[in-house]
Amino acid sequence: MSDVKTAIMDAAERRMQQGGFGGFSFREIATDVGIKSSSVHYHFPTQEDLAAAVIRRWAEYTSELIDKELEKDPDPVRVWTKAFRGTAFSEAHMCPCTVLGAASQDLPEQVAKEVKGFFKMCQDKLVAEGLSPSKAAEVLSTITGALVLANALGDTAEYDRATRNLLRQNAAALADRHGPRGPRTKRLAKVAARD
Amino acid sequence: MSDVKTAIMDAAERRMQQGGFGGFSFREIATDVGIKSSSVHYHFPTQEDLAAAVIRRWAEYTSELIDKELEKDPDPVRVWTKAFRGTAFSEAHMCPCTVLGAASQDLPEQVAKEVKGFFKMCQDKLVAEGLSPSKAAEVLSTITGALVLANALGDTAEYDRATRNLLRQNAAALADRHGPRGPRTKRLAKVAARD
DNA sequence: CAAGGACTATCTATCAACAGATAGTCATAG
DNA sequence: CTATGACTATCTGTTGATAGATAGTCCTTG
Repeated sequence: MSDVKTAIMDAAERRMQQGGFGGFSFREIATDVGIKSSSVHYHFPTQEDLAAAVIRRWAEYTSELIDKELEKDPDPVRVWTKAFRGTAFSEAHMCPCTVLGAASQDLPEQVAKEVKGFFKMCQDKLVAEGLSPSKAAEVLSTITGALVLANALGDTAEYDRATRNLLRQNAAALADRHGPRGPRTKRLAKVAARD
Repeated sequence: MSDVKTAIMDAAERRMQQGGFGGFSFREIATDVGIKSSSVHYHFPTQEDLAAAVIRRWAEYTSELIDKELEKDPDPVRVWTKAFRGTAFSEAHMCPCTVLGAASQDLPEQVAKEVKGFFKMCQDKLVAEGLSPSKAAEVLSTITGALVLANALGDTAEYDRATRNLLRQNAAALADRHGPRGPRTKRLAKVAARD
């Protein structure tokens, strides 16, 4: 991939994180990159193509990051919570898939499909990592909603507040599974594991 | 409030639920209502005014709905989960504050302020109803994220999947508080109440 | 009671800015 | 020589916003 093409996607990603699909124009992207708007059209014929490419790249990057982190820490809940935390504390504060997912009904077909693919990927991975479908949906909803909340309130600390319980419950469940210490914690583990 | 003004806000709300702040134009609203775009400007001078008014109305309506439902069911987690569920299963599927909150950084000042006010109101109410700040943030994040997830996946059932655990844990905690049956459930109640 | 003025709500017409997209041109590198 | 990647120029459509005209309503005042 050429440098310019990458730069275009970087600029589009940044603007999509802030304003969604309608939050960027070819002219703005062109200015960001330092080229003309028609040159953006050369690399990505339509806005739909560009947005879809950005979302797909984000999904791929996320998937790879999670795999990498799972090698260091085997607990999926901790890994996913930390990964989304990285987004919350990044300069742009938001996951573009979340911004677009919230306005999903107004998206061109290809873009909506990619966004759907992102969340499907997240959920499938969580299930493959041992969570029940409903626990996976719960974890994904909580970290996604925490991003929205922190963004709307303009307070990154809200992300940590919202995910504190998730991590604590999970820690309790893990402590039990890996080092049973009686019925008190066993009960908790059962709740968390069942789904 | 005049019928026309209400009709304008209704139309704007519907479109904002689908496409956010950039997802509607004065001309579209005018067509929806059956008037001219300049007449929309008469009632709401700028797009910012209109969007802010819609969000404020949504926040007030939500607050009133919650109060009403709490009279029938004293459990805040159940009430809030059910209220947002109503949105997920409504025709538009989304809460406009969530759509705008996700793209909060691209919003005019007044609109961003109203969106922030909505989430602040939700959190304050949950705390006033007995939840700890972090439990409130967790519940709000989960139901907000569940809306986004269900919307992006185009599957309302995802909302129920994502909130199943929330309700079950809560039920266990409540059963314990209101009818103690030994140390096994007491432990859970403590976890849920603490935060 | 009637005349005058102010207010409300809608209209027509128009503006400048900006959008996405296309056609055709030009330079350069393999 | 040709394929690539960027350019210039331009089209068509839409946008938010404003100005000014018009008609209806309502209150006040003589």
